[in-house]
Amino acid sequence: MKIQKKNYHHGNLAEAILLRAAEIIDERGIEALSLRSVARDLDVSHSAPNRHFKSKTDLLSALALDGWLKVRDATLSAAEATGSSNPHIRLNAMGRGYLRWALNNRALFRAINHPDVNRQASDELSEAVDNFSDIVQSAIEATRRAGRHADTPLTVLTIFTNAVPIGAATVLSDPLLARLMPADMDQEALIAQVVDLVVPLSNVEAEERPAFASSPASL
Amino acid sequence: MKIQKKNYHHGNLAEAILLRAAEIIDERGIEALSLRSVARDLDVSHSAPNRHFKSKTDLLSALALDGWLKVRDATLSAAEATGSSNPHIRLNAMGRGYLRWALNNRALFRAINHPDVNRQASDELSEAVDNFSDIVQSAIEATRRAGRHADTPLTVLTIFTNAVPIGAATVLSDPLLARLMPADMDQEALIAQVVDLVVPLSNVEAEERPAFASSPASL
DNA sequence: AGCTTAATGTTGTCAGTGTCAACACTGGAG
DNA sequence: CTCCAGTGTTGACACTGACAACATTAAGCT
Repeated sequence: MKIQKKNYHHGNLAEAILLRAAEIIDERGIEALSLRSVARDLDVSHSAPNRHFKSKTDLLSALALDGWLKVRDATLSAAEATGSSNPHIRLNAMGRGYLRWALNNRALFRAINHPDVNRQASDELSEAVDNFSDIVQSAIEATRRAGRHADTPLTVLTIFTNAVPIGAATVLSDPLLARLMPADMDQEALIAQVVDLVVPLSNVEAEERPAFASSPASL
Repeated sequence: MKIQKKNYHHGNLAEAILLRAAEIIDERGIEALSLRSVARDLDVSHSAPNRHFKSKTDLLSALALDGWLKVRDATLSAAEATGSSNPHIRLNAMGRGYLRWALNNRALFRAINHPDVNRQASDELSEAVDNFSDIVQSAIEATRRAGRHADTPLTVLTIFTNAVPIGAATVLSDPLLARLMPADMDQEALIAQVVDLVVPLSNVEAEERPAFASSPASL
């Protein structure tokens, strides 16, 4: 119970701003986010946030950077969690990991897909995207070498493979776009089956397959 | 040549606002769009737009409605242009039509995918989405009856099929997300091959297949 | 200890924006 | 011709992003 009100220094304002911003985006959308309202929520003067984020775009960029780092971790650890070296199993798990992460972290997913942020991306942000891209790209190439759509140009396969989780997360997290599909199913089962259409596991030896269904949703 | 400046009545302001708004979104993004700047561009008082769009969200909703109607037309006419009744050929053409439309009408594509607009969608907007959805949905079901992923639940197949064009358009139209993929190819070839992965035509009799490559980009 | 300095928070201000209300002009229906 | 609904204007208000000048704190240096 924090009784004293006047800590002149907040202590961890930048972090608090990012957290509160993500909450607001979740609850009321990016348009409803204002630096001043965040400042009010945190009992801090109206321009305190400027010390940490020199503009509103800068705050959104920071959220996006955070998002890219976290989605990379979620994707990578999903691959590791399979304990397999089979490219199909690993890429399939990465797809599920991405989708699960996006649906459980909608504000950050919005941030990393916000066109107005991406339009003027900083070098730091671009590097984070490249980093994530490299990981996914090599996983895609590995499945291709192992025979997945081996006759399809790599560029095409890359777009296709990236498009499904991004598009599915977009549709599933948007109340209006949700009208594009029939009544819902269990989210985890949905994720699994959609990803299976992109990275089929039907060719993988049965005993090699991990028991995905029983794995808990990670963050 | 319009010399006299003072038409008190603009004549077609609502239309002009929509057009200019789309231009601004294309050039500088949705965040850079302001009712007042549009008014200035059209040599009209700062609150003239309010007569036609009672809020900024209302303007974006109108753009979105326009977008949904146009993407429906683009998709439908792409299907018709095949002159075929083969479900795979038709759905494949619809996917290409959607993707082509999205890449050629980026402002409207942004509008129909803008989460903050979709969050508070009007009934009119919802109806337009339902209308589009019905068309796509029945096309998807037709391919399923014809054997495409017949063992996959319809919900899963629907999400998958919608996700690819939406995700691909998102990635291809965003300069930062473009880092997710290798150097570019010809856009039309890219569209065709990506869609082919979702709705394969390999099973379709050769003489049935339309000569997609020679069809001009519509709109 | 005391001093210095960078980091962080505050206050005040400015231009730009969305939105509303009150008013003005216009063209068309009756 | 008259009236009036539609459309555009003017003025105002609250809110926002952004900046500059100032205040407070923490942390290091001697």
